[in-house]
Amino acid sequence: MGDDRARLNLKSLARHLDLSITTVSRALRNGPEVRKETIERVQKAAAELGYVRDVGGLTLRTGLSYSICVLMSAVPPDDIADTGSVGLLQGVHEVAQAAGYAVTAVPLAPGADPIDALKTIIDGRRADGLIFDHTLPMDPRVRFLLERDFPFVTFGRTELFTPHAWFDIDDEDATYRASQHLLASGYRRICLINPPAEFMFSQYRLRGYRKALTEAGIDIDPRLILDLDLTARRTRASVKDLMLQESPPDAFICVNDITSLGMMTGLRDIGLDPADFGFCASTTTRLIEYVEPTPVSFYFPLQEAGRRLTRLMLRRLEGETDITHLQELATAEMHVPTRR
Amino acid sequence: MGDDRARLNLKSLARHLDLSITTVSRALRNGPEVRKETIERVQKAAAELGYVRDVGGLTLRTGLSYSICVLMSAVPPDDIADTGSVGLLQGVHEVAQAAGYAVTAVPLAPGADPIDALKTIIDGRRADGLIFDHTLPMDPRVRFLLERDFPFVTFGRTELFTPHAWFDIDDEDATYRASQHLLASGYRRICLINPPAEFMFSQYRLRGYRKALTEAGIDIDPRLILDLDLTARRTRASVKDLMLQESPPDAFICVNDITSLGMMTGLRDIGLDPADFGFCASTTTRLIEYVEPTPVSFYFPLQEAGRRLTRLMLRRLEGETDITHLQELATAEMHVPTRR
DNA sequence: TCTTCGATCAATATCGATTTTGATGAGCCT
DNA sequence: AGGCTCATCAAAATCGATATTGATCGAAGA
Repeated sequence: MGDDRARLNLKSLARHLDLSITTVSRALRNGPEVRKETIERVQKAAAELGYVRDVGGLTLRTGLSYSICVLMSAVPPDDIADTGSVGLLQGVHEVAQAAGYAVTAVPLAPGADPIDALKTIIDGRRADGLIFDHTLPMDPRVRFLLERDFPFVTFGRTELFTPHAWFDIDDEDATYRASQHLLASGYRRICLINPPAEFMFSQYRLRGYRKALTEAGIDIDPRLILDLDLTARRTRASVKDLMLQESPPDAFICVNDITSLGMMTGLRDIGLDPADFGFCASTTTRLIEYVEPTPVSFYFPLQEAGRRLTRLMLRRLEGETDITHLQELATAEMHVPTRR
Repeated sequence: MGDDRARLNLKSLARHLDLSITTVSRALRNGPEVRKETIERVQKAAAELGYVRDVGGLTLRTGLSYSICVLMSAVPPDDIADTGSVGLLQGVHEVAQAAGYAVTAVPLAPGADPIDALKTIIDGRRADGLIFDHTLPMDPRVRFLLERDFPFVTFGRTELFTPHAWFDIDDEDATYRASQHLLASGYRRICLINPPAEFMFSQYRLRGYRKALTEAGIDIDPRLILDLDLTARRTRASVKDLMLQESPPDAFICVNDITSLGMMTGLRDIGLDPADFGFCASTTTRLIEYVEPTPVSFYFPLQEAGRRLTRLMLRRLEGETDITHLQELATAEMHVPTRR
């Protein structure tokens, strides 16, 4: 192709088309002031020549970067804490791409201040909107963004008074159904393996568990509620510990794929067979389909979560002002493994 | 803090400090024309007021965005193909951050043209450098970037004549040692579960396997070499298939954590016990420590790969011109599971 | 005393896209 | 012919950071 020495920008594109910069700029954005045929001609030429608009220029002028940023939670080194985050990212990408937005992911270093990361993104004008997970009841990130009036959607709810956009999986429902399922199978000492108590979804999970047990007339034993970080290693150690104490559990409800693995390995470490225990897990990947025994799982794929989060984000960016329309709760699907 | 109505930019920062824009701009970059005390004063004020430089303005003027972009390979929906990519991202972030670079991750949609993605990033000036994996012998992305003279580091080698920066794990060595280990344990029909044959690392893995078998005087049976996509589902099905044919394998060498799971589940599907087979795997996470039986693994953490890739990238961006200094091969560490 | 140097200044240009302003011509209606 | 709309124009301003130029001013050196 004609590879001129000069960079391909609006100016050279306009010259090439024998149109004014104004018209080309408008035509590329389907401006109503431009004739349909001209729009077509301009867009065709732009595609053929491979014109890509310079984000620098665009951002500087408009303050928009046409990109959505996903904050990725930190992973402890040398342990597994996460699977499928790329799935989430891809779900985001899928929807964002179609709307002309690029996707950016910023990993957070463990222990780093998330607000600093937000500042860099917002003040540096690196993104038009933010998506992040693991919300806290009084999430400082949410507060900060509300104060700055910067568009965001959280994966998870908060307890803040000011409403904001969120998408969430109904964890209360999942642990409620999981508990009921285990109770119906005759288990009475059900261990809830939960994320750190400060996370919102930890509290919802506890609520569903309590509700089911209370309805069944069973006392809650606080020793059976483990608030752990979301790593396999920690879960493994804690489960081992728990099993060696008095009146150990006979069933487990795990918060995700990875803690499920950790729990099972913890049991095996002390000579116990996971198959002898009741076992339910919330999952966002199909990982547990590949381990033995396969638990009853409550599945909501991260990729779909990414899509939903992004649809909400796009509506927010397009100016939806009624925030309550940007809140969405999804129910996990129950998967019962087929006996082999 | 003093939240003026005006945005905090160089101009307002300069006014606040009673210095000229020129001096502030230089001071922020430790320019040699500025007194040490002034530099300190400027940087202190910038930190206090939370000044973040606008990427738009910077990019527009200098062409630099101070960000490094990682291309993330596509994940097939509703299957597991990947763990630990966030680890890689975090390794990249860790090193990049310290050098003042932001990190961006762009997921590729399955089936999308990667060159389009590259164009958007390069022509849109969205990043200063690119990192990506799963190289092909004549990788079109590498060719494209070489032609454009855009900085990049690949995770994996190529067979292109023009040298380029890469980091790679020595897969040939890993499969060679794995094969030797299995042979020494008496296994004779070793199945190599490989990624698609077009990937460079597939070829290296095959080479190590061939070498060990040939040295042991064992004929290569092409039916024992499976070139599969990197998903658990596909591996599971293919292993099942293979086991039902004549003279099935007695041992497996898996390309990663996920195909290991798929393989084991495939065996279980038809009533076989994975523990009865020889089993080695290359891994980039500790996932397989949590499954039974735990294979002998050849481990190189993705997070460390991310760090190394980024160090090479930074040296490239700082102007290292001798590309052969930007090529690095790492050896995976052998982990033998402790018997329980 | 004259020169040089170091640290700073103000003013201006530049990067690319968008936006505004006011103008121009062509075609249409009355 | 006069008025109007539509599609387009050229020119200039703007966003924020950097780079360049030539000037200033005090202190140090010859």
